[in-house]
Amino acid sequence: MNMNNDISKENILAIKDAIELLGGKWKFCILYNLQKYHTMRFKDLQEMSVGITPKVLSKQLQELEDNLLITRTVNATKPVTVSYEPTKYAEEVIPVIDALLSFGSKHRKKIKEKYS
Amino acid sequence: MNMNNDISKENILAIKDAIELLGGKWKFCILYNLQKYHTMRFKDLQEMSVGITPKVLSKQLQELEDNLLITRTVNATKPVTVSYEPTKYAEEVIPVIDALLSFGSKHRKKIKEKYS
DNA sequence: ATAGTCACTTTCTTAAAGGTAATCGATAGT
DNA sequence: ACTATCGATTACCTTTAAGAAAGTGACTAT
Repeated sequence: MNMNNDISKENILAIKDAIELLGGKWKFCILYNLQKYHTMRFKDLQEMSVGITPKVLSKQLQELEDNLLITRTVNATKPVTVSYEPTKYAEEVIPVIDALLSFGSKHRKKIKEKYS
Repeated sequence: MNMNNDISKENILAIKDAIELLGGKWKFCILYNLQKYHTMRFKDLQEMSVGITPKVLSKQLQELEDNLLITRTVNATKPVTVSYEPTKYAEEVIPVIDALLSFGSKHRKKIKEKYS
């Protein structure tokens, strides 16, 4: 069983990179919501991501911004609000979200069958 | 910003389930290799997944088996070997792997640009 | 008898992710 | 003055994932 070809190694690295960036408990949910509603304030995201705390949400958003997937905009509203939206580049993750969503739905059914 | 529709909530749960099952440092690599070579022994997988320890590999494989994504077969060889292969059902994760691989490759380039 | 292979398992330790709760600073309303 | 909102930040703590190192048991080869 040889893996002495660079393509395979590169592929593994690409998968690892992607999952390092997008993995974890919240990133996909945040991106899913941002793709769905396009613009969301901090508060909105907090309410949508049931169970997330401001500290964790803040960290996730910073990481997504660092990776060029979302933009952060401070609005001149009465109490200052901050808007987040997906970048053009974030469109590249839509296929991943879709595939994950599709598999996740099928898997929920599959596991239900297993225990019935 | 309302999320008072069940479809959205279901979708979020589906994504969460999928990432809970497939997330982590190794599962996608293991599945990628199994899809590529179809049958692999424990030793092969350990060599392919550079850096993994037997304990961790063993745990990942058990979880994948519990989730009906791979099968485990003990072979009657001189020193006993064990073969793992993806189930028919595991074909459902191929689109996720492909999407992740595609995004990961693009992202590696993107981040290279950012720091150059 | 000794050493090696394979597929694990066990124990211990560390690092990272995530959660709780309180607080901050700016602003506005009562 | 007091309270509330928004978007955080801080300190602290718990949980989980992962890694290191060694050992086990069945077997084979020398």
